Amino acid sequence: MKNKKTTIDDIAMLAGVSVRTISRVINNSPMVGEATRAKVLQIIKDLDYHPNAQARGLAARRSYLLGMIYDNPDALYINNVQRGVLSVCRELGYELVVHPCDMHSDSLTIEAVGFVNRSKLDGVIILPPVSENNDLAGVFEKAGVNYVRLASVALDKAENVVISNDRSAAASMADHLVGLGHRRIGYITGPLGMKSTQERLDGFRDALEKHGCKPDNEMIVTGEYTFNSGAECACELLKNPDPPTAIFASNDEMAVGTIKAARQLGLNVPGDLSVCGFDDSILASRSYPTLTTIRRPVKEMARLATAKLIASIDGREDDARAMNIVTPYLVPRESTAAK
Amino acid sequence: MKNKKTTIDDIAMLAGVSVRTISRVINNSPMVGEATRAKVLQIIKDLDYHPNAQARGLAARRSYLLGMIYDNPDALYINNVQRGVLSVCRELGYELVVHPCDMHSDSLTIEAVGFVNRSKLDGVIILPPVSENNDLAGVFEKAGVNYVRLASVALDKAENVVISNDRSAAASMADHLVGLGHRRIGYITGPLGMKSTQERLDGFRDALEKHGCKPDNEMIVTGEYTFNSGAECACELLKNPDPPTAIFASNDEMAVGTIKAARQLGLNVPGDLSVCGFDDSILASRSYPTLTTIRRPVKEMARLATAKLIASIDGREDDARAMNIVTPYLVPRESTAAK
DNA sequence: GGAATTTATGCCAGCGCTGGCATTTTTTCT
DNA sequence: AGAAAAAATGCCAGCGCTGGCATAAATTCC
Repeated sequence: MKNKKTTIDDIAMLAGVSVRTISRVINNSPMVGEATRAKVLQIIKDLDYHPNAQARGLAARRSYLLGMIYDNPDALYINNVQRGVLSVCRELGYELVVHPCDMHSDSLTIEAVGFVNRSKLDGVIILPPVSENNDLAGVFEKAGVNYVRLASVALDKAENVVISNDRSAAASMADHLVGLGHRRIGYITGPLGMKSTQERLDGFRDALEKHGCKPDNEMIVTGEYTFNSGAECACELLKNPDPPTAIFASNDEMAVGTIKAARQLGLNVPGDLSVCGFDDSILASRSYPTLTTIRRPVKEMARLATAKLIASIDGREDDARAMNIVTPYLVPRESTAAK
Repeated sequence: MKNKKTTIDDIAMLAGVSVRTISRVINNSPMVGEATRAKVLQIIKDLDYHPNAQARGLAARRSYLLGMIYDNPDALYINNVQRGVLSVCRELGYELVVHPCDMHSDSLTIEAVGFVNRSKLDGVIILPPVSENNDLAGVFEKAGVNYVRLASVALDKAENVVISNDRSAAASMADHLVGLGHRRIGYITGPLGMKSTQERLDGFRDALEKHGCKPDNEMIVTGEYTFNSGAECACELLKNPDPPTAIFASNDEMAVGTIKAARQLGLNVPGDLSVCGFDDSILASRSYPTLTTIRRPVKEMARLATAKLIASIDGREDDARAMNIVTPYLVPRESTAAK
């Protein structure tokens, strides 16, 4: 059924030049006469010819394939990253292979390297929290695999990372709450192992201290970045004999959980309790009341990371090593109010 | 930096057999002695050898790459499909290349076929609403490209489709509302061009008629599957001199918008107004009140589609042509109550 | 026990393209 | 105008693997 595909030979035949010249045209080599180039391009267009990526890759050791490695329950985040990555891929002629993995698997590094080798990827983008695994980065480094990591904080090899400054973002949220008159502020962390958890918490604590609020350990509880954990932690905070007047949940899911808990305890948000989140996920704008939160320019980070990765593939070391830090910003909505 | 990769020749050398035999082992050919096979496998394992996918593809005209084509604003849906597809890919040794596109572009079909040819994909999965484009399917058909479509209703070439029976699901929701005593029910559709819009509406209407409720055109308004359009349409319905006691929004986003509108009009949900949605997205379980909705087994559909696609790649026509219909089901929550 | 099978393995060409170097053509310079 | 330099093009090998067919080894049969 499949009619024979047109190959580079067909084009060469028709153009009356050698295959090598066609190859040069395809790869934008400057060593081709203008007339020849124009003629060849026209024929390529007429025949709707597409170079065989596999053959090209085999010969040139390039696949024009990028990989994205992640293990993240947060579909929204992944999807935003994916969109950012794809937008750059599209511009630069790459395709994207997505590869979820189990970050707690013993064979993670083996599996990941196998993935890259097998598929002959030109490079990979690693999303948090997998990106925090320095072993993986080390293995890639050793194997000569191009990679870029997305993270919430400086990591081992800073050149290969696009960083979101979660710390200062969390601090600005603390400023916001203090500015509204809150002094007793509850905080719900993410899982303790994750960098983002630590960064956000540190930012929050530092800011509070700066404002002269002594941090009270009873006001800091450990959640899991999930809706239910948010609700449970909020209950715990609100049961305190001296309950908080505001709760900063370190992601939106937990913030929405907090609102639910507050409602069940008969508290009005933001009247009796201010609540805020982190991420500006779709939940933030859909919840009732809408959520004051922190927006991370995820898509932009993804674009930066992809550009960086391709720079490193192309051997443009300066671009590849440039420092990339983005700072998330506060999005005020209805869930926070003056005390 | 990159140490030379181990190739099939290295393995052959070490095993003391020919390259062809190694190839047979890799491809699970039965034509290999047990002892030889074991020995070769051991060596492959020891050296952590991965066959070069490009070379393999070039020689065998297979890439073990699947594509996913979509143009859908609903990130959650896509992500669920993606997970389902990936789970099967993982089992069967395929990788997934994701490819968003602009379904309204004039060059959609050209672009899509170019994508498949260029990357030498073994097959593609097409998501709605792109899947509803019969031209695209036709072009793939003609080009001999393996493809499977996900859809809400029977399409032209039924063999290549995994169908979600949205019609009967919408009908069951209508049953639910009528069962709760509602007789005057508002309905918010999706964009008129989409199949899912029509199917859900038809299912709703048929069910109402079955129950002897004459459908009133004033109670059916056209939304856009977005939060804001949901809120606006709900306002319109509720401004009616004889307002509905329940509103069925044909997706969750619009349902949440409806709840917001109701709240702004001082109506209690579900006390004064029952509201329900369709999709069971994350919003449904996080909204206040939580949303009665329809759950589509999206991941399962994706798995079916992927299995079907691979069957067709492998030439297992029976499996490839099997009928695949899944029926979504009602998930009752807090937003609907007896009239 | 030797022929006929069956099972296991090897050899060669070629998949479609690019890299390195050789060669030809054009341009520039004195 | 002729030599030197620059630009454009061509040739060949080879990237790592598999398909088809030939060959060798093991098994079965009468």
